[in-house]
Amino acid sequence: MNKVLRLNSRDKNILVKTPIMASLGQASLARMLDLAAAVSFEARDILFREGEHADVFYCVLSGYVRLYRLNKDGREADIRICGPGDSFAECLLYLGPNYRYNAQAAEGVTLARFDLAKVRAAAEQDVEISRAIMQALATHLLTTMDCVANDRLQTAPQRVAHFLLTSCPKEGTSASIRLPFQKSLLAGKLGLAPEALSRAFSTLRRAGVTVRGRLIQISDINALKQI
Amino acid sequence: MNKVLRLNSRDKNILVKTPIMASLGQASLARMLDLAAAVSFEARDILFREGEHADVFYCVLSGYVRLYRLNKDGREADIRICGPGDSFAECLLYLGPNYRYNAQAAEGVTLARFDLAKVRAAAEQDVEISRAIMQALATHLLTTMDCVANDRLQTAPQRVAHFLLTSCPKEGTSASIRLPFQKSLLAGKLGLAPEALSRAFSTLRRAGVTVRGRLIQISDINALKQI
DNA sequence: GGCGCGGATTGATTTCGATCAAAGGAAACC
DNA sequence: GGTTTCCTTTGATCGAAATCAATCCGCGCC
Repeated sequence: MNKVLRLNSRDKNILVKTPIMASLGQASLARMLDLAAAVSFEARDILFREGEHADVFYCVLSGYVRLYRLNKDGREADIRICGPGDSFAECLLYLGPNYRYNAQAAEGVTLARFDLAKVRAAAEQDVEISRAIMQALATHLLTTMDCVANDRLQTAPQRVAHFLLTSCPKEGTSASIRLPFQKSLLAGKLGLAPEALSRAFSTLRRAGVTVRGRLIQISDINALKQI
Repeated sequence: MNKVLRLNSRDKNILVKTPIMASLGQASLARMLDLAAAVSFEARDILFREGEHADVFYCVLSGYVRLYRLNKDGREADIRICGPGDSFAECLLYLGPNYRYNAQAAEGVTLARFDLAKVRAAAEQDVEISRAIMQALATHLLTTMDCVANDRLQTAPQRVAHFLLTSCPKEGTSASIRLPFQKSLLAGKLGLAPEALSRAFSTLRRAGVTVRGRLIQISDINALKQI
């Protein structure tokens, strides 16, 4: 970790728009902002490891964080990729004392850091905060259930198509997307090896998907939906 | 659905011990019990379908409920198997108006049914209820994240071994377990086809696992942990 | 604008689990 | 208790993705 600071006004602006904060009124928002500290990590830094005692949770301001597990051979599997606005480890507000997965900066990141105990106390007194946390938890739960279902039901090209469709504008027949992160990270997010992602992209070429670095052109959105 | 009734005293006793209720004090408990209705379903009955408007959530009193998704070919994948004490669809207390997956009775089940709007109102006024729901959500979230990690990291025999280890007493070197449900349901829960579960069991034979119907003998718990 | 590095792609092979098909066995029903 | 039905197991084959290895190329750096 690099430094711990009070949030600057740019960070505050980002934080205020995150799902966990956006629903808060004036007073609750101020209370939460008061508890937030800005921290930053370099690419590949480990934020915390599975089993460590958990004191804080985070909300991403910029960059991406990888949440992952290890099997006993040391192989890694991503559980979630958190980008700007995503919070993680907030579920520990109401559970056991230890982190349940590893967190690593996938690139340089800035985060808002919250003390679990202090937020717990704030939530006790402030129903709005409590409700915002619940909403975040409920959203994460559904997202994670989606993830299980997708892993179990969809092939690699289907997962990629689904990702592309959720990250391009709804209207129009064509679209172009700039991936917000490395393909290897996307592969992990989709539960694929990088090679499998690459092959999935080339399968999707016949459905009108063109890839050039991080730039992805979709010529026919409806065709993608048929995959 | 068969019938809707006030809970009888046996059902109440079960409900009171479920994770979502166990932490409640006298008053909160009474409030929740007052909102609960007993319902029962026959094996294979559909409780609700993905996309339907959601008015209620459930807590299992007896039997097992399958939460699952369909892909567009009609293939099914289980997301979660809910047994006695498990609640499901409570995440909709704080989210969109529709169910996000299908729910089916895997066998004859009895459930406590809760009106979402009424519980929402009760949670507004009662921090204890609100906290109990949060705990349930947080627990489900972690469980589901575990599920993603296991799917992505573990082979079929490893998943089965893991299941056996979590459902047998911690102490001792040997154990015997009676599966609480059909093997096909276990297969779905572990994200496997029934044939794959069967083969996983026969792989585990060399690790001292003997299967006879629903009865499973584990001769060496430590050997299982090495799988 | 060229150089070099790390991520990305492509190919070959292997492995794991799904699927299809058929036989064996357990449990429910009469 | 016997019969019937559905579940489970076993075998054979297929397919998808992981893995290993080598090349390619985009990107950051100088």
